[in-house]
Amino acid sequence: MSDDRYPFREIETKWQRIWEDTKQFRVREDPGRSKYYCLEMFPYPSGRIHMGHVRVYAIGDLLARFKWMRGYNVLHPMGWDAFGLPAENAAIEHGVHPVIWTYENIDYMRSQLMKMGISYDWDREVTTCDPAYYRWEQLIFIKMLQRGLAYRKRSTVNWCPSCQTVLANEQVEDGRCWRCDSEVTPREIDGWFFKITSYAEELLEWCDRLPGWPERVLTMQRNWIGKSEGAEFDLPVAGASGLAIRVFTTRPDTAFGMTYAVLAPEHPLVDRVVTNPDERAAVAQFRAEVARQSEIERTAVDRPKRGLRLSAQVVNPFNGAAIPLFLADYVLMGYGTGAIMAVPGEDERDWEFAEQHGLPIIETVKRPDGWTGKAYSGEGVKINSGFLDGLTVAAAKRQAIDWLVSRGLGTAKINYRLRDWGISRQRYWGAPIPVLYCDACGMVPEAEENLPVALPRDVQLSGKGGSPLANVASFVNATCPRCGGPARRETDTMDTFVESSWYFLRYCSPRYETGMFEQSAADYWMPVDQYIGGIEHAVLHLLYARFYTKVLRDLGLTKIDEPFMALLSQGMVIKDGAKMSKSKGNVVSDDFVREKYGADTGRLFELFAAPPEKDLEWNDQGIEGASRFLNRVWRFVLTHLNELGGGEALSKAQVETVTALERPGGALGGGVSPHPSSTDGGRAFRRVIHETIRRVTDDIEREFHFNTAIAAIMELFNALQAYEQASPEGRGAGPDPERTALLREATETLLLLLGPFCPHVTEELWSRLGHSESLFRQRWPEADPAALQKTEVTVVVQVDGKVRGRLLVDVDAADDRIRQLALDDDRVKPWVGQRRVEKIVVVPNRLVNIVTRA
RNA sequence: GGGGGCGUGGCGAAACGGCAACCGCCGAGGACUUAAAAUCCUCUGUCCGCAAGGACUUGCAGGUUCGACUCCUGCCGCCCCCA
Repeated sequence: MSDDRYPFREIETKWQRIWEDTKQFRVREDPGRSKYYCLEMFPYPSGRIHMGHVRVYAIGDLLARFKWMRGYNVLHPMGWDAFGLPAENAAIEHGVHPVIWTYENIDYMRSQLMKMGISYDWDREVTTCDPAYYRWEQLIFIKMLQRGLAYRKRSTVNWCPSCQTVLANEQVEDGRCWRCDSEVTPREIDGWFFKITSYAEELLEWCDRLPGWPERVLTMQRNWIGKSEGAEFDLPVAGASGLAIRVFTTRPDTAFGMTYAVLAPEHPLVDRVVTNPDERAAVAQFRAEVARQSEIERTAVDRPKRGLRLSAQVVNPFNGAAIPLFLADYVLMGYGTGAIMAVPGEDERDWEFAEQHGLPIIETVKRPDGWTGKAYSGEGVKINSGFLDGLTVAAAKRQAIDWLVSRGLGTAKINYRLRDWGISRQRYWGAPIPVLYCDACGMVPEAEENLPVALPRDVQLSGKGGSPLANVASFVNATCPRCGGPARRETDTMDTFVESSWYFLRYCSPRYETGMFEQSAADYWMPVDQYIGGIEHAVLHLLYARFYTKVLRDLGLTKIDEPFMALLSQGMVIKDGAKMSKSKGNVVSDDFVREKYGADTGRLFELFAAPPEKDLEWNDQGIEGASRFLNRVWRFVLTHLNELGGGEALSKAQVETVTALERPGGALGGGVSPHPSSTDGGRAFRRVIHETIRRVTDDIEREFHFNTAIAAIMELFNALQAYEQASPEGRGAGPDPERTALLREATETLLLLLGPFCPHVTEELWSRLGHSESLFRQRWPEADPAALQKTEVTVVVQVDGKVRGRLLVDVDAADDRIRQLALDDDRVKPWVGQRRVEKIVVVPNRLVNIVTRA
């Protein structure tokens, strides 16, 4: 291990203080300038920043600083997704109050982010567990309630019998509680929902209008919304007048293949269809068995399907046939109407069920030749289907729907897989739902002037016995805002995904006290131009935030339709084969890396090691490489300060002992000045400088290929060192103005390009070169077209596709000339030999391919 | 089962349909050093060859093309999403 690394501690502390003292990254709306809103998904304050987090923030900071240098007014804020279960668990296990635990973590993690030197506008910090924050989402909740966008209903949730609490879907791992490992069971309870299904179509449509999003994420969202078009119609219960079961199907064309029908066990009509006491007992038992299964178990294709045949039959309206009626676990109440017509011939799961229960199978689509499978869901000609025979599947669908509609038996119907968002949590550490229950008035929203409904501090957290707030008498017992009588408060709290559904709006005016956000500020800053975060939020957070934004728009609070114009889904940071996480114990802490190598080095390594969307394997050796590179740059600049115009150059020994705080004098001003090189070596080197500008700019802006941008910067540095060695003064000749100018141009360009990746060390070297103004107040360099001009190019000569030689020719040389030079080339001739030249392909300035035949 | 992605040196990776392996890591040799670390230089896909040079090489098998890591078809393997 090296002990003579550049003094990163001093440098980093120094510049962080200067940036803070000068409020360099504080921003205000400025209608005269183009804005750029750069946002990284804010973290849950779990305790410590590790290298998994660092990756996201390094990407965000790089883009923010780059855009600053490109002249944008950049909003780059940070905050805390501060509500959540871990805080409550810490309280249960260690007796620390969630408030204390959360704020201590926030303080620590904030200090870590500050030591990383990220260009946040810290004046805009937002913490979601602050009543000044969540009061606004309580207000919106009330408005949503008034519009029917928030409602209460009974539904099935994940219940942990040991912890006595509801778990969110993401807190269930393989059917077990993530905390105590007991098996999670479904349970029916009352809870609050947001009507995201009202926005299903709009959310789906806008997926086609978000070109800045990865296709992968859009596909996941489209699948999640799960639009399916089909029909809904009634199956009358035989012999029970007026009683009918409504079914939804995406394949109305297959109705003639219906050989049975299925009700979800939870279906409310079951009790009306089943009247016989013995059968009722069997139903009750069946329901109890099904209730023990998770939804995943119930719908898995490869598991045996449980079913209970009822004595009642239903009638297929298409052909009048009476068919058996079942309860079965594979039909869910939550999808469609909770009842299906079963067509084993064309549906895989129906086929399996029919086989297992000895039910007939009718094929209604002609199978392709050689078909050996079971259920067939492909295209084909209708058979065994009465008036639909001979039609294609698509035509038969339309025909079947027309038939239903014309007889008043059913309708065309669009169904979505998306379900309303259950936001109730029987937990303490969340935003209270601002609703009361009054004996006289019933359910009443809290009066707006009484907001926020603050979370009480005094609470017993045991992890048992349901919602902790229910045991806080001073909270529960309240006054009805309508009649002034006694009322009980709602004790559920909101899902923490509600807070993260609008924090990006709050950042626009974080201290605004008369509303959720100041409209003029949001109008200026929104939408987010670049959002950066992990792929794990592809559906949940990103869908919720889109929905909530649309709700706010419809409430007249904002004009935007979508919150995030562009999304960068960065890959995970992997160590020992698993995602870096506290629970896996494979965390590389930011503190460790920063203290050993410096913040700049940690960031450089993570940006260099892989393209951002790919997973990144943590590698202790790789970071040594990043460290070496920065040290080389440091040493180069300091040993050449004299010539570079920044003052007295330092000897090698001095470089190793110098600290950042003592800066040699003799500073000169001045920026990068183009210099018309007169020598070949000079021209070639200057071309490298400007090629690098072009490559780095392109890689950052267009491709997000930060790893290749860094590779290009490293190449520039290698070229810089080589030029320094090879140019006149390096060879012992006297001072040479061209050399001096080029060395300075190259070094300054290098620092400017590297700045967004490694802000501290570049800022320090920039100032040592004699600049009094921050590197991040400089213009991003532009490639000089004149410098990019080449006069000669190397053209590869192939014979039958194999490289046999190279030609150095003038740029844009005539094809004929290249052809002749290629044929005359001594290295090429033997490969052509006596063979007949069939044709010669010339790609200007690149390649010539001589195609021969024997 | 359906949809999507991926598969390139010992490793991370790079390559508008046009010189496969940029940049970096590891490794080997050398310089400096009493010695080591650090630093610097050289080599580093595989095989044949003293060398010059040649052959082979992007999961496998085909196809399109003057030319394929890149486009198309099928297969194998891994990952993700949906069922």
